[in-house]
Amino acid sequence: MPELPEVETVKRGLDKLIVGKKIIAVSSDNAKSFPNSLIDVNSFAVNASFTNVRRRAKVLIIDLSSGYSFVIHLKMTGQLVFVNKNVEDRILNTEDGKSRVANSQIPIAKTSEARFAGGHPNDSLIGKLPDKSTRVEITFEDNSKLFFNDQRKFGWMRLIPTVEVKNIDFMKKVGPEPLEDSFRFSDFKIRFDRKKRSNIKATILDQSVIAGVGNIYADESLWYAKIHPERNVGSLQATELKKLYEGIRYTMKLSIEKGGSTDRNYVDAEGKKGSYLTFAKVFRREGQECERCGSEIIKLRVAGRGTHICSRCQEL
DNA sequence: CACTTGACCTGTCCGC
DNA sequence: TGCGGACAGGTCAAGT
Repeated sequence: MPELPEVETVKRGLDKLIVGKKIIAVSSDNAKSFPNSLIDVNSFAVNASFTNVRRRAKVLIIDLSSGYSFVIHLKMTGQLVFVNKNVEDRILNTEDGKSRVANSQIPIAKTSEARFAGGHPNDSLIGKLPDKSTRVEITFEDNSKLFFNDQRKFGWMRLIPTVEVKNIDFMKKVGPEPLEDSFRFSDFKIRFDRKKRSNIKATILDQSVIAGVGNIYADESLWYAKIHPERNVGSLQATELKKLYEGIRYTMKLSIEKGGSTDRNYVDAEGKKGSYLTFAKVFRREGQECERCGSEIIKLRVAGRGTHICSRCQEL
C-alpha cells in the first residue's frame, strides 16, 4: 500500500486528530504486529500523551510525552484509523462489560456492532472497527480510539525511546526525502549513477537510494520521463535522469494533493480513500490508451513487481 | 561484493 | 459453486 504520499496523508490526518490526546489503554492481538510487552506499554505509553507526528520515508513516528515513540510501518495493507466515538456501545458488547486495561496480551474483542451516526465519509469501515484485521487498539482519555489494522500482517508498530528512532536499521540506511527542497538533482544523479549496473525500476524502489517511492509512483514517474523500467541505470542520459527526478517529485506531490492512491486497502486517518489513481497515467491501466501518444498501455514484470508502461513512449 | 529471488500473510479474482 | 493458482501498494534474508 502505502507509499510516501499515502503515509504523508495519514501523518497530516493524525496531526490534526490525535496530537495532545492522552492514552489510557493499548491492546493488541498479534505479537508480530506489536511486539512490546505489557511492562513497556504500562511504563511508557499509558498515561502519556501524543506530542508530535513525523514521517520518514514510509515510516510514521508518533512521539509521546514519556520520551518514547510509536514507530509504525504500514507495509502493504496497514491502516491507522482514528475513531472519535462508538466506545460506549462497544464496551456494552464485550463479554464481561468492563472496559479493558492496558494489555498487549489480551486479544482485542472484535464484536462491535456500533454504528457511526450521521454518515461518516467511510462509515462502512470505521463504524465496524475493530474488525478482524485490527492488530492494535489505542484508547484515549476521551474514549476516542486509534486502530492499527493490517490484513496481511506485514506491517508493524513498536514502542521505543524517541532518541533510538534514528538508530533502527531502516533509518540508518534509508536515502534522502525526495520532496524536500534541499534534495537537488545533483544529489539525485550521484545516487543513481552509483547503481549503474541494475535496472532503473529496481533502483527507484531501493529505499537506500531514495526514500518513499513504491510501485505506483515508480511506474508513474518512469512514464513521465519516458524511460523503460528495464533500462540499465548506466545507459540513462543526464537529461533522462533529470526528467525522472522531476517526475518522481511531480507525481508524489500531486498524489499528496489527491489524498494518495487507494487500490484496495488504503485509507487515511479518518478512514477516507485517496483519489490519485483517477489521475494515474499507467498504473493499473493496462489495455487502455496512453494519453500522450495513444498507444496501448501494457503490463510487464520487472524487479519482481507488476509494471505498467506505454508500449511506444517507453522504449527499451 | 552487487544484484535477484523467495518468504512473509491474508484475501480476492480468474480460469477450469 | 468449488478449487487451484496467480497476484496484491513493501522489505528482508538468503540465494547466485
